[in-house]
Amino acid sequence: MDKRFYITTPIYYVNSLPHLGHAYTTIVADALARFYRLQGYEVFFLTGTDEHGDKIAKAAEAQGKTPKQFVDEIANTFKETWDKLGINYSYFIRTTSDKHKRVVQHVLQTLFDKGEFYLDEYEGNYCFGCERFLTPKELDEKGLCKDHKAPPVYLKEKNYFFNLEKYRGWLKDYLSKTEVIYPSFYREEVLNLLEEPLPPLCISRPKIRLSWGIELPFDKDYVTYVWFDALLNYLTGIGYPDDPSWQDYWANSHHLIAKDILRPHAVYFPIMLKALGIPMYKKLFVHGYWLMGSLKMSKSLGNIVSPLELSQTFGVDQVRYYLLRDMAFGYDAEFSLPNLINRINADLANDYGNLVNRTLSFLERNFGGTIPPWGELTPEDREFREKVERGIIRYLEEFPRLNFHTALEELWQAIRFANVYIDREAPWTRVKEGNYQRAGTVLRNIISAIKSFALALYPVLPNSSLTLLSALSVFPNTPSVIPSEASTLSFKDLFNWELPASGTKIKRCGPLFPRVDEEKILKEEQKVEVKKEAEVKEEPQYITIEEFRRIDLRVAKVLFAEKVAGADRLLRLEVSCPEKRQIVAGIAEYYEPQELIGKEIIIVANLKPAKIKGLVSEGMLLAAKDADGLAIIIPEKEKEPGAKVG
RNA sequence: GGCGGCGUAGCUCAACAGGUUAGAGCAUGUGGCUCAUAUCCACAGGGUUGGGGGUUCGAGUCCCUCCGCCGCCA
Repeated sequence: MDKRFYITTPIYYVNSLPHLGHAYTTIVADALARFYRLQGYEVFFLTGTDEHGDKIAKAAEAQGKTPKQFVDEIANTFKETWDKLGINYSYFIRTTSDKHKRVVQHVLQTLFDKGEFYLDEYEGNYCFGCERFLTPKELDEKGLCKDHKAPPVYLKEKNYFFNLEKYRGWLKDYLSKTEVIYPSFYREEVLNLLEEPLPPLCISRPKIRLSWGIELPFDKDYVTYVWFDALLNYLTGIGYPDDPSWQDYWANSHHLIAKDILRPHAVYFPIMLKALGIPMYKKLFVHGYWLMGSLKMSKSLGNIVSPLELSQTFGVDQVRYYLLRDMAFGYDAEFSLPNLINRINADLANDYGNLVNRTLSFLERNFGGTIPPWGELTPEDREFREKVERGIIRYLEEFPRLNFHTALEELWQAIRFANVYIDREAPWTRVKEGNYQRAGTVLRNIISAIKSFALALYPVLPNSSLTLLSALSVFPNTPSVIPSEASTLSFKDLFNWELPASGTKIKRCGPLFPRVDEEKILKEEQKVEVKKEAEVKEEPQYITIEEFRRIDLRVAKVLFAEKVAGADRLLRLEVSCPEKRQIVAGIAEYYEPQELIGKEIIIVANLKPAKIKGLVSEGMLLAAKDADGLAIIIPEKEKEPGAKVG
């Protein structure tokens, strides 16, 4: 039986830069990929970018770029981000690649030939943000799209439709009999949705309106709807339909998504597969959101946490650990810096890092850094081994169920117990008594456990695990993070207490996880937030009625007007409001002094006086300006000079 | 409106199909150790398990109802 594991992330839509949500999904996928590799599986890990659609074409246009330039840039940003986060994917798929286009066209033609599509005229409210027609219920009171707060455009057009309803019964039956969707409450959600008839899926967009997409092979006037295009990436990635090995991977396909794209993955995609005669994928893993102060992360709220920034500040392994440890897979979790720092300091620095450091430095100081031979094992030594093994076994059970938070907690119980064990057995006291054999046995027991911790944690903490394992000289050929690690590292060695072997020379590696100065970081963070708030405040905002009332607007009668010498644009006015004032105004290009005299105008009476060309201006007159010129504002009926405007 | 989820110590979460004084970790307090990244170990305080009612010998766990938060669908 083939041991293969195929894991995918969604292909990320290139209308935004990588954020924490993307990073989480991708890190989970990477951790699973590494986990299965160490279990001896042949793993294919696919990620990539989704690059077609209205939004992309418009975003490119807004930046004065061609769509191609635009998507190339963003796709590269994603790649760079994943490289920096140590994501070891097998293939990065782009929906604009020729390879993918051929697959999409092949699928479209196949389904068209099978008669799955029909042409129909449709009219309705189209939202460019959603890239689809909206039902009346998706509009708010003002007739705007609820998601995008933008007015939809009324369109009438012919399109190709895919009759999903035909397959609803099959899908309902399939999902209720299997456990493809995990956690199961998302399956319930989908089943609930399948109680109602499914509307047909529009799979095309007329080229007249949008050309940034894959052309329908059977109608040159249309391109493919983005979702139909995007979902097929999971097939393209493993070489469908030409490379025969695709089926081996497909039989073991696992798809990670966030809950917002449940419907396309749990309804559209299975039906597309069914219509094509391709077996259902094996698993759909659905996770929740990282909330920022209980709000879903979103660009407009300006609370995006940059995964790159985080990893630069705290370290890649630290961020990976926090994300996997603090979210119960499937549920939403709250992202917080104090929690992140707490995890780093308490779990990584204090429990694990310090355990490693105290053990290795003790070995170096008292045993010259060489692994001593075993003495006789005491019941305490055996108890220690049992607890370590139990923790690892529980970890290995929970991990593939995506219960990373439980898996890590189980393993940490073993790590914490290692600290208890070393305290109880106090090798430093044995050494003082001259009992090196006893001290050495305890030390070896711990070092072997550390080797297992590092190995087990490799999927979560790849960098520090490799550092540690090579310091322990356990896997002397351990090169670097990149692919060949699978050939040297294996979970088979998790329960091997003979590693590292007697006589092995250990190099110290210094603290693996430096403690984080919480106060310092939080202060810096506050500064950034204050800055961000200030920036937000610069955006157009409403003013209050009180703020408006502070402006003293009055009617003023022009008593006298003349040009200001040496200035083409300025007029000097004397006005009564009712006290006499001098106002200098830049209206000489539009008004002759004579035509103003006797007129009533509106002035801002409490504007801070300013000197213009040596003349004091005690106020400002109101005027409206457009391309045709300028017009002063005058009361519609004559009013007393000084009359309040408001 | 329909379906579903959540609400347990200051914080993050446990508690398999109802069963002894509701558990961990973090944070807090006290003591100890000194190999170690001011780390580690021990002990302690802290909860009327959102409110109310019911079933049961026994309920955080089942039922009803109310409150609050959330998701999907309409």
